[in-house]
Amino acid sequence: MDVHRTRMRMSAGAVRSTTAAEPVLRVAVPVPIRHPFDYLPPRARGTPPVRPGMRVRVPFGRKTAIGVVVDIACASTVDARRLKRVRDVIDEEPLFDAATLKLLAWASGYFQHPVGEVVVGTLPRLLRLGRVPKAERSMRYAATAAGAHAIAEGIRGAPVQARLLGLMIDAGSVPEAALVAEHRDWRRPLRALIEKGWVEACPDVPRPADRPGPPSPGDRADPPHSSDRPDPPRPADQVDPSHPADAPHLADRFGPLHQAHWVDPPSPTDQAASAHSTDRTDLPHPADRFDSRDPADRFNRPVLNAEQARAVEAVEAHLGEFTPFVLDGVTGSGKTEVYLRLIETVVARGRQALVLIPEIGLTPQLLARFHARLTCRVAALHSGLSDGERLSSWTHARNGTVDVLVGTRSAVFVPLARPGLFIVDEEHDLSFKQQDGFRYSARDLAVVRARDAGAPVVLGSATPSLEAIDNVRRGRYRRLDLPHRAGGASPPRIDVVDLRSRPFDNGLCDVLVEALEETKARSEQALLFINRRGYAPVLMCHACGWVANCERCDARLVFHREDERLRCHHCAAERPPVVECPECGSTNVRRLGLGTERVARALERRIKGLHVARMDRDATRRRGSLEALLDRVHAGEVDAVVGTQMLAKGHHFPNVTLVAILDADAGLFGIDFRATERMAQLLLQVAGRAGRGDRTGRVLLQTHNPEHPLLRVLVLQGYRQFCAQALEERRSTRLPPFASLALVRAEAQQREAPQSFLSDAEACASARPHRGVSVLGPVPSPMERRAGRYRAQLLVDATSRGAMQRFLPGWIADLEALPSARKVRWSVDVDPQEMV
DNA sequence: AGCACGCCGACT
DNA sequence: GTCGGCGTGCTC
Repeated sequence: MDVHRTRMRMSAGAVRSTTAAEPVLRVAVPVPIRHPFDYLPPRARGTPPVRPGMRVRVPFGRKTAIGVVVDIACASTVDARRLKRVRDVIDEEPLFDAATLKLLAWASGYFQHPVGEVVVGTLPRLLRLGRVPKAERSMRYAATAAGAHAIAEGIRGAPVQARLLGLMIDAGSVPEAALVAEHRDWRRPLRALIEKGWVEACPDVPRPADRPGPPSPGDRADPPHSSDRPDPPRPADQVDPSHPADAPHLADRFGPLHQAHWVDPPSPTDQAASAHSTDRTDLPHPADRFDSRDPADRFNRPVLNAEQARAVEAVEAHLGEFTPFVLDGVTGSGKTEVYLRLIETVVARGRQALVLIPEIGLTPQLLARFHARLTCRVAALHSGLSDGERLSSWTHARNGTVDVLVGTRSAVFVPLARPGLFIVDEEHDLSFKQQDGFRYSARDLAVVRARDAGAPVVLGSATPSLEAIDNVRRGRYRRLDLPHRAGGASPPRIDVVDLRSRPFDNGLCDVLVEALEETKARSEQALLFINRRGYAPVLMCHACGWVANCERCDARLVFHREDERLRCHHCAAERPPVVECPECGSTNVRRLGLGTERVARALERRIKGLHVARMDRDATRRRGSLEALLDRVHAGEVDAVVGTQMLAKGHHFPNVTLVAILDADAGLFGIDFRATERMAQLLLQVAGRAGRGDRTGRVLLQTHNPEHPLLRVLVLQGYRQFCAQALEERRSTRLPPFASLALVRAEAQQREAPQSFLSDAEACASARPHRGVSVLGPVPSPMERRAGRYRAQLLVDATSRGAMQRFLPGWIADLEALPSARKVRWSVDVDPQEMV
């Protein structure tokens, strides 16, 4: 009691002693609370003022926390006596520029996730822990005459040194980022090379901007409009630059944002460049002086075909303004080359490109291609990096010491010093939507970011999402077509094989077996796709019908033959296989259904001498095993690959001419309304692996439902027609993109808790009716029990995103106050991609 | 989330 | 008498 009173007195004293003008810092603290916390500025002792985007250490509860200043206000709604003071300021310059802060605030509001977790949670770990990024000065390295001499003589006993030196001789000079890509542990061999005098370093200098271009972050005054009834943020895939609601909205959440931006110390070339030069060739990059050869012939740039050239031109015509493009290019049509050309142009104009790629093991290959083709500085950001590497890429992107950032979804939050182009490769891919915690869509955020930066955004895919196609139809996005495969290869022939009353064994029908034999005879390769790993998905007693179920999930245990285990694919459960039925004691326990293991095995037995490889999560779990497998396929040591989804993900198999979809029915009758769209995309992505190079491919599609209307449209008329039809269906059933959905999920140990919480939530929704918003449920999740927890969900259906965004904030505030909310773990998923 | 407070049961 | 269970409330 005494302590309390003392503290009150001290606080009151503090208030009296401060001037009325003392500002209030709004700080995002990494806790699951949906608002920033107000603090007084630190005891100023000649320190520069705190600006938005800086990290601060603050007393928080009984501990101290690291947060980010998101706004500075002149007053607080919190009682002045309760305001604490910022302990210290970590950054001398803001970590985040205004544009990135605005993006984070928008994302927090749109996806209904607490600000602190969004703003702090998306930082690299070392920055979250308070590390101050050193001014990264990137270097380039070039071989000296002695180095060239040494490599001519041959370097023995130091293969990595020889490789790095070779790289420098080939490219003239090489940035650090390229060395990282070449060899993980590059510093030591490089130091050795420098000590021997074979290599020398020169500082890398940012390419100067040569034209005004789009406004850089922080240049704009926010907010551009004000209204008494603020429009809610709108989704990326419906962004309309002309719509007032698409203007920035930070003020609605945090009040006006102060300007915050940084610039690199201007290099001497900067002024000269902006004064008189628009052409990159009369503006040598400082590092180019290191190059011994002419830049034009240094890199092997393939000749663009007419469509590629048209696509490049179309985007280039809109550099410096927000224009969304859908690059609709069939597999093998050379989308990557289009990206590379655009990146070259943007970088030559002194701007940066952000390239988002799906989360797959393909990053190294793609990066290698970027490094091989681009002379500029490329950094990567993906799950395979160490904390230090992440920090380094982040800092380089922020400081502008790299020109290109290639990364998976979280890279969409990395600040860029000079953004000029955004690319989302394989735009349809699910991995752009985070499926837990902060459930954002990196693809949609890339569009929002491009809009704010005044830059084009290119969404590339062989199978664009229905959302993207609908936006093209509405005239919001421009479509760029690459309908032809590069090199003139013809598209594969698709044959639907009616499985009904046809010889069929372990997933292989007679037609397929014949086709496989022919393929092998021609020394070509085949891919067989089945979307289930393991040997058999069901273990059943033939005597009594008992089935091996997981004890903690509503799921079957899958038999894995390779290591003789039963596994649950939804939790960590695992046990030895059942020999004797626990119900009736019969030993007649059968393995039913097909998985990759079983198909691979059956294939080896059926066709003598066929070399079969398996490509699924089990076969590629170990680090490097995917690469090893791909090497074997490329070396021709494998005749057929049996695999899951993984097969569909952009691997290049030039010698594959036959692709088989073993069970096309699996995707036809899913519970999720997106199931058929997914199936179509998967099917075309897998089919796209067939017939590269000069050989035509063949796709065999095994089904028991050859008459299925959507399957027929897809096969006979193609993906576009399929999408047109699917969109019509979505329109008539009022599903996205003709409606906006959000899903509230809840789970608990007790069966009733999620249901009763969601019933209360439903009651809250009825108590605050909103036009165009209805709430459906609660219903148990498709798999009610998972990992020992019961799950249920509630669907919010709104006629528009605006309606959804007007409804959610108030309703979610109500839910937080519900007593029943404390008994469950719950989360909101705006624009859910999977209803599970 | 993390942490403290507080109010009930089984122990040295 | 006290150690510890987890329900409730709060963090500027």
